Amino acid sequence: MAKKMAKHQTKQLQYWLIKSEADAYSIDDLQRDGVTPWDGVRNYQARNYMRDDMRVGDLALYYHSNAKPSGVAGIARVASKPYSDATQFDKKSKYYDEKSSTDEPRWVLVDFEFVEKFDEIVGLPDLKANPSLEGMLVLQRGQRLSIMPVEKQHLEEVCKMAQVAC
DNA sequence: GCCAACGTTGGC
DNA sequence: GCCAACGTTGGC
Repeated sequence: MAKKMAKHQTKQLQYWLIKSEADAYSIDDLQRDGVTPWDGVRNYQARNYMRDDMRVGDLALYYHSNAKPSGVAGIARVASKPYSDATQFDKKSKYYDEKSSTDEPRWVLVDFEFVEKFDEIVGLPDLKANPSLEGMLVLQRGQRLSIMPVEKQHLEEVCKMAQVAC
C-alpha cells in the first residue's frame, strides 16, 4: 500500500468508510440522532484518519459489521473538526483510558451526521462480487480497521448499487 | 461459537 | 528492539 500522503490542507473532499456494529450503533441510530460524536475509536490509524485527514463535508459509507447482513447501510458526512473524545476520561466508560491526559488527549474524534439510509443494505457478498470495486480496502481479507479511506469511484459505485444518488 | 488476522503489551 | 502472549475484530 502507498505511504500516506502529506497532510496538507485541501478543499477537495475525501471519502471514507466507517464501521459500526449494528447492535451497538446502527444507521437508524444515526438517523434518529442526526449527528453523533464518533467515539470509542481506540486504534491509532483510525484515529489518525479522523485527526489528520478528515474535513467537514467528507462523505463516508456507513458499514454495519457483525450484522445480518453485514454491509453498507447508508451514507454519513463529517460534521466537525477533530476534538477530544470525552469517553477516554470517563471512568465508567468501557473506552476509559487511564493513560490519557486532558493536557494531551490520546483519542480524538469527529462528529458524523446522517445523510442517507439505503433501502436495502448492500451486502458484503455483493460488494465482493462487483468487479468495479476491486481493490476496495474493506474487501481485503483480514481488514479490521474501523475507519478507512475509500476511492471516490468506489463510493459512487456503492451508491449506484443502492440506487441512490450521492 | 470458531478462528484467522493482526494490533498491542510487556518481558527480556 | 525483538517477539511471544494476549486481546479484539469480524466473517462465517
